[in-house]
Amino acid sequence: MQNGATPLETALAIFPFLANTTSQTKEVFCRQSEHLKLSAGQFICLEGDVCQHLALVLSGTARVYKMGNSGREITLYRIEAGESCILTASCILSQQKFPAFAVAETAVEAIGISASHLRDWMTQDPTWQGYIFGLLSQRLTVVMEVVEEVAFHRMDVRISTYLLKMADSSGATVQTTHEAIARELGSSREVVSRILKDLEKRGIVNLTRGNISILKLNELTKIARGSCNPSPR
Amino acid sequence: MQNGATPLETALAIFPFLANTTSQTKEVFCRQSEHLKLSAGQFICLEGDVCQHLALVLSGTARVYKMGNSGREITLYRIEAGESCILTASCILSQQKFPAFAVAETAVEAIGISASHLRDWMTQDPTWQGYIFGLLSQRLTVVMEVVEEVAFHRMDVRISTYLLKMADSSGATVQTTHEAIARELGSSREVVSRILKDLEKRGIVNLTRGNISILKLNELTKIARGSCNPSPR
DNA sequence: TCACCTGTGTGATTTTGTCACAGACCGAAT
DNA sequence: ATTCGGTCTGTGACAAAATCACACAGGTGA
Repeated sequence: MQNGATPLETALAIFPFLANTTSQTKEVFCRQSEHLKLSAGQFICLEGDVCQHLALVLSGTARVYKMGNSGREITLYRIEAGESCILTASCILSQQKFPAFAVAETAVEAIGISASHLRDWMTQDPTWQGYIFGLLSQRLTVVMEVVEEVAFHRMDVRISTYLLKMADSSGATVQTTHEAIARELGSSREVVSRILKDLEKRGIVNLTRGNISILKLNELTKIARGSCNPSPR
Repeated sequence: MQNGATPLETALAIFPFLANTTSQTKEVFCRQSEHLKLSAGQFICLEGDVCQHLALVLSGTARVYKMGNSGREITLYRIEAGESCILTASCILSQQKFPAFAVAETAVEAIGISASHLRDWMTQDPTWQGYIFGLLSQRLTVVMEVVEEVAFHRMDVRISTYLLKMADSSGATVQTTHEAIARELGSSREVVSRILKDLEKRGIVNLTRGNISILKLNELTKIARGSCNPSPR
């Protein structure tokens, strides 16, 4: 990560917007921010937390999700390098409690800035405002898409879509468990297993422990497009 | 609405934050904004729209919802007097297309400001930034709650919750159709009808055409709290 | 009075979620 | 190599919801 570079240089490389902040902001940023290291599985925020710090992610990814009281989970979005947990920012600035869970999915390096600095910068520095605003509105759009998915799309469609999304980054094979997919999509392991099994019977995928390989990409794409609905009315 | 007051006075009464804007912003606001009147049922934005105006709602309410390709709908949130369609703002500022539908539910009076003015104010006026940011983060929280509802709560629980929410504003009777409740919650009319019928059989509500009256408020509250889940694990 | 539209009721079928197990795979310890 | 404990997967039975296909009731206007 930082191969001899100063903290500011590292941060600038990953958060280009910082370059446009006032020199005063930059100076405070250098002196006052702390470097955080989290290992995979560590929680960043719990539902109901009162946030005191904003984390700017330098490397690794975090997952933000909701949990139902049966223990089922659904992923809302991920925070990647260069982004930050705007939900935290939102909480800090509007004094709400954190409405979800945020957990480090891989090891995460981040810069932590205090709530009070964030508040200062947000009222004084248009560059910061722009950055936070952009992230916030992005998230709103993404979460609205999640609503649409959950409310209107069938599980087989959603699983197919998910598989395709995962596959294009790593060839035609997806390394994950049924359980993990269920947590991703807000369903239960059994349902995912059943649907995958059905896809396997149809020769579309091949299942082994912790591994799903896609055999017929075009078939899967068809299902992901919503096999059934020939659009009514 | 405006009983002899100037446009600015009217706006100030409903959008107190405007008082803190710079006098320059205020002046431009007066000269350049237009007064919009929409009747119930008119669309404010369609999914995919490129927004050119931001509407600040003076009176009435608008509904923002997603629609599935089977025609089913789910309400994401409402815009009341004093609020504005931040989703529009979000689109304007990050150049995205509008990701949902917004429709006037009652007659709506609003102030329309152009995309370019909004952009100016958002980069220059911290008061505007604060206002928009607050709304945006509120919406994110609300939409995340919708995800939780849809993904984890049973229909009877959600319908009960909805009835209670509607009832406390208008006594113990809710004037609405099963169809409307379905659109609200992202379900279908039949499902709502069946569940309401069941509630009626249990003596909890009384159903007549376009009208639901609550007979046993405490029972309904119990169901809304999630009758079933005695919280496992 | 009748046609018509909106709102409700209900059965049959499919999809999803839940519960309850069984069995399969895999690394670590004996 | 065998056993053990953990994780992962498969499956049957049942409950909850969505979808499809109707029937019918209540009110409005011609």
